[in-house]
Amino acid sequence: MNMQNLDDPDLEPRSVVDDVVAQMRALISERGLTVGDQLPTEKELCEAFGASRNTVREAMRILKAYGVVKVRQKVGATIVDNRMSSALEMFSFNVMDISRETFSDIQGFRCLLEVSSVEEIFDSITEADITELRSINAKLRGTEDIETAAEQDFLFHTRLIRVLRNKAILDVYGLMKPVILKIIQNGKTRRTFENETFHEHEAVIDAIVARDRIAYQYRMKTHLEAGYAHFKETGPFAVSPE
Amino acid sequence: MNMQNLDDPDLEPRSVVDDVVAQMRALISERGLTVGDQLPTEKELCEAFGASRNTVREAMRILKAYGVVKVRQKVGATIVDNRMSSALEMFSFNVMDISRETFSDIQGFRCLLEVSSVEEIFDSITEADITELRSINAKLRGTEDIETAAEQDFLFHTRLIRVLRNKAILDVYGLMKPVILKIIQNGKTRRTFENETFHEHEAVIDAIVARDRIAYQYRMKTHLEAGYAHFKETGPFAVSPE
DNA sequence: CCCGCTCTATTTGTCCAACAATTTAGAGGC
DNA sequence: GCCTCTAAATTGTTGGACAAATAGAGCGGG
Repeated sequence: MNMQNLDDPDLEPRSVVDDVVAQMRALISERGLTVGDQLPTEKELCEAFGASRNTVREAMRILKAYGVVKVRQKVGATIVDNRMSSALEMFSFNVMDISRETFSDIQGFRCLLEVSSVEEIFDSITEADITELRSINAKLRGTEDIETAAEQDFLFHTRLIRVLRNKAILDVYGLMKPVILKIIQNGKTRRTFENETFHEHEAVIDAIVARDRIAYQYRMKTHLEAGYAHFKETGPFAVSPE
Repeated sequence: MNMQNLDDPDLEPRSVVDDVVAQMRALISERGLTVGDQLPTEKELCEAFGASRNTVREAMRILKAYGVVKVRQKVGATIVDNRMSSALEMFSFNVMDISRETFSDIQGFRCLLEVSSVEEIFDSITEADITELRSINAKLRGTEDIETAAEQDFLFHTRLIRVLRNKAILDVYGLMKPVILKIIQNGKTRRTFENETFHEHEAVIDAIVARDRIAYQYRMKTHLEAGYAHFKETGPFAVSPE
C-alpha cells in the first residue's frame, strides 16, 4: 500500500531510495535478523527490490549512518547496533563555537563520570587495566610536544572510563574529546605534563590499587580541577578567540 | 558482550565517501554556513573534491540521514537541523531488537547519572525542584494509558537530572529517551505505575528532602533495577522472537 | 592430519555516462 | 504588469565498467 502522503501533505514524495530503506527494514523484521546476522549482497538486494545498485548503495549508506549495519568489502553488510555512537556523531557537527557554559558543563560531566563512578571502577578494574594505565602514563612523560601530551592525557582518562565496560558512556566521552583536549592543553607546558600531570595520574592509580575510595575521589577531583582552574581565571570572553 | 569496537574503534581505512563527508563538514565550517544556507551543487562538489557524482551523493545521503541537510530537486541542498528527529528516527528502528548490550549500557549510564550523582543533586536541589518533582509524580498517578505514564515517568527522571544544571548531561539524557522509554514500559501495567512506580518516586523524593545519601542511593537503585529486571529475566536469544 | 601459501571468485568501492523527473528562471504574448 | 509556456539547470535513477579487498578453495610441505 502507498501511505506516503496521507499523513502529511507537505511531505515530499518518497524516493526510490527511501522505499528501499523501508524494504530493508521490513526484510530485517521479517527474517528476524539481529545483531551479528548478515544482510543479502547488494546484487541480491537489487534483484529483490528491483532497484539499481547505486540506489541500493545509497539506501545502505543511510543504514550505515544510522549505525544499524557495518559493511566490509567482500564480507557484506552485518547488522550491528552502533546507534548510540551514530547519534552522538551526528551531534558532533556544530562544535565550532563552544560557549563558556558548555566548557563548564562538560567539565562537570567529566567529574561525574570519573569521580562519582568510583565504586563501579573499583568493582570492574583488573590488573591488566592498571598495567595499561601505568604504561600510558609513562608515555605521557616521554612526549615532546604539547599536542601529543594532551592526546596521551586524554587517552589515560579514556582508558580509565573503558574500565566501566560501557559503550554508551565511552561514546559520550569520545564525543567530548575536542573540548576535553582544549581543557587539558589550556595553560600547560611540556614541563607541566612531565611533572604535575604525571604525578597526579600516578596518585590516582595508587589510590585505585589501594582501593581507597576517599583518596581516589580527592586525587581525581583535584586533578580535574587543576586542569580547569585556568579557565576560571580567564574572562568570560576568552573561550572563543576566533 | 558487545566489545567489538571497544578496544579497536576504527581500524578500517577511511573510504573516499568518508573523506568527502569530512570535506563537506570542513566546507560548512570554513564558510560559516548555517541553517537555511545552500550548499554547492553536486557538480561543483565533485569538482571541488575531485570525486565522482555517486560518491558525492553517498556522502550527501549521510548528511541527510544525520538530519543536517535537506535536498530538493533542482533547488539543491539546504542546511537544516533535524538532528533530534533523525536521532529519534534511528532509535525507532525496531526498538525491540535493540541489542541487549545497548539496553544494558544505557541502563548502567542511567544508574551512574542518577545514583552516583547524589552529592551534586543534594548540593543543587531547591524547594522549587522538590515541589515540581512531587507535582510530576502526582500526575503520573492520574494517567490513563501506559504510553503517557511512561512519558511522565521519564519526565520525572529528566526533571531530576535537570537539577544538576548541566546542559551536556541533560542533552545526553534526552538522546537516550527512546531507549529509556522502552525500558520503562517493559513489563509494566497502568496499575504498576499507579502504585509501585509512584511510591518509589515518592521514596526517592523523601530521601532527598531528608538529605539521606544512603537512602537516596538505595531507593533510586532499587527503582531503576525494578524497571530493568524484566530484561534480565529473558534469555539472550529472546530478543528477536521466532 | 594440520599448517601455511597461492590463486581465484565474489563482493564492495569508485567512477563514468546517460536519461528521467522536477522545478526554477526567463522568454514571450496578452 | 501578469500569465503561460518553454528551456535550462539540478537532483533522481539506472546500467555498466573497473579497482580493491578478501574469504574460501585448492595445493604442497611438514
